[in-house]
Amino acid sequence: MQNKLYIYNTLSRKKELFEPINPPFVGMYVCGPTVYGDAHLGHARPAIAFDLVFRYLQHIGYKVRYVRNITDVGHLENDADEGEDKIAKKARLEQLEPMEVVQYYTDRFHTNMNQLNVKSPSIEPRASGHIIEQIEMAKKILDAGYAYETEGSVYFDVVKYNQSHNYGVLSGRVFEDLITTTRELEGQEEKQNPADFALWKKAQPEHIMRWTSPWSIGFPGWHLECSVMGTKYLGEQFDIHGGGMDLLFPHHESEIAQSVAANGKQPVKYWMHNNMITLNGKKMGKSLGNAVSLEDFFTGENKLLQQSYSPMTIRFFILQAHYRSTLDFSNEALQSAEKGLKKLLTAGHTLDKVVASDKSTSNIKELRDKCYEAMNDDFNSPVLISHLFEGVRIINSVKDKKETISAEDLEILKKTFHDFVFDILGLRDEETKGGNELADDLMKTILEIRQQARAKKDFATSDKIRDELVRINIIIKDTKDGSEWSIEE
RNA sequence: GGUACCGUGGCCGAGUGGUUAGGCGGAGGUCUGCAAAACCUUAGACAGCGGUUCGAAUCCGCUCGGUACCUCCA
Repeated sequence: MQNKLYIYNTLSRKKELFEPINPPFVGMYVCGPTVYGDAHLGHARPAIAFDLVFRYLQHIGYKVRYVRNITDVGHLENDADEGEDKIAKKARLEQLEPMEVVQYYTDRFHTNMNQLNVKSPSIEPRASGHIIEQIEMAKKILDAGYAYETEGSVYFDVVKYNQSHNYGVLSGRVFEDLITTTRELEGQEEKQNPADFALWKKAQPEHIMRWTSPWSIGFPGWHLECSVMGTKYLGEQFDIHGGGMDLLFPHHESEIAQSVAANGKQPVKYWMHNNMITLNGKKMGKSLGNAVSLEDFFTGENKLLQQSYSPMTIRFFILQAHYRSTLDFSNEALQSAEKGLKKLLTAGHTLDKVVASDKSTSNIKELRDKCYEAMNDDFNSPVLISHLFEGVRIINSVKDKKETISAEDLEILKKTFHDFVFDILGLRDEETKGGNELADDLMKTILEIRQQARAKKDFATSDKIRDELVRINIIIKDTKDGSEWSIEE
């Protein structure tokens, strides 16, 4: 690869040169959604952030296997009195089979992802499809002596592990604090230490989702699925593991401990964490009750929203911030993203009509290089976008004949624009184009009539045509080279 | 309390020891029958207080404010 890509590695808290374990292949695992409710804006962040990573790695020539799981089993809900499976609870409330709920929300998640133009991962494994492997891994950890069984449940022995390894490498947690700073919580008495975590949990009678294991009828512990599915599809050691910053501890820390205990190897070379989307400065989360679903954004049906926002507006809004920064949502911010996106995409169309000259007044090759530099610097999409807006300025200036561009540079600019706007940022044009020949022909005739009226200074007629067209969402723009039309939402 | 981190102009957001981020909005202008679009110019910032330095928004310390995690939610 001629591109020197630097990735911020949470493990070292530094930007590191990206060198895959087995080039040109790259293995990437990202924690996917728990499918017990509709996806909200908070879900869009990691999906889009790692879609960008996936797209860029492919663009610069890597063969990427991207695994993003669907979590559909066995986890407890914090507001439940007794430990109760999130999905099981939802199922009981709606009188549905748990897997019916899973299917429903998985489908809706996929629909949202398609709307956001998020590429499907290479493999999208479900936790419920890997119960056997999770039992196997728990056995391995037991055999290695890093876990113990109590009352049909299996717990990871964090204290034992930390004697020879560092439980806290990733999160920077101080081990002594972990085992001393504890709270009184229910269901802790089975554990030897409060910091220990479950590998297998015996099911209570009210649990609907349950599987047979050597220890009890129950369900796998919280962190095991990711360790298992990452290992199964990407190997004991793979390149990139991603997820939200909120998963750093204890989830990812525990994943490392499980993999090291079972396989004796550090599982991941580069850990990447995206930051949160905030609403009035607070993390947006379902459990916090301030989540706005993606569906709501697309339809505008939410008290917090002044209007609807298209999927591409949401995508552009997210890409305008660096993935490791918090991003504060507001109507004003989304509206400015909407306008900025339109400006960018319009320039893309203008580019097709631009005419080349003998030489260029702007340095197009430098612009292209800057775009790569931005992406190579830990996927800095906001800086990339600022360079693309420089491209927009050039395109419009050339169109207005205030600047010129050579034929060679024009090709470079077109390729750069196409590569970065569509392939890498994954934006797409949502505007309903005229498209069909009938509309084109009709508009051509109408515009000719209007032009004749204007030539005769019959502005009453020309304005009437324009105003009437506005009513059916057709916008006329008069330029020096004639009139243009487009269909707006 | 512990861990990680943040505080940038009206809004959203890059940057990070010396030089323009960018978008939206504002002001002025060019173009135009008008409108729109486009282009040009422009105003406005680095929470506060100290320190290091020839020079700090950028490094260090303190103060204030904020966020995430520390939960059998993954």
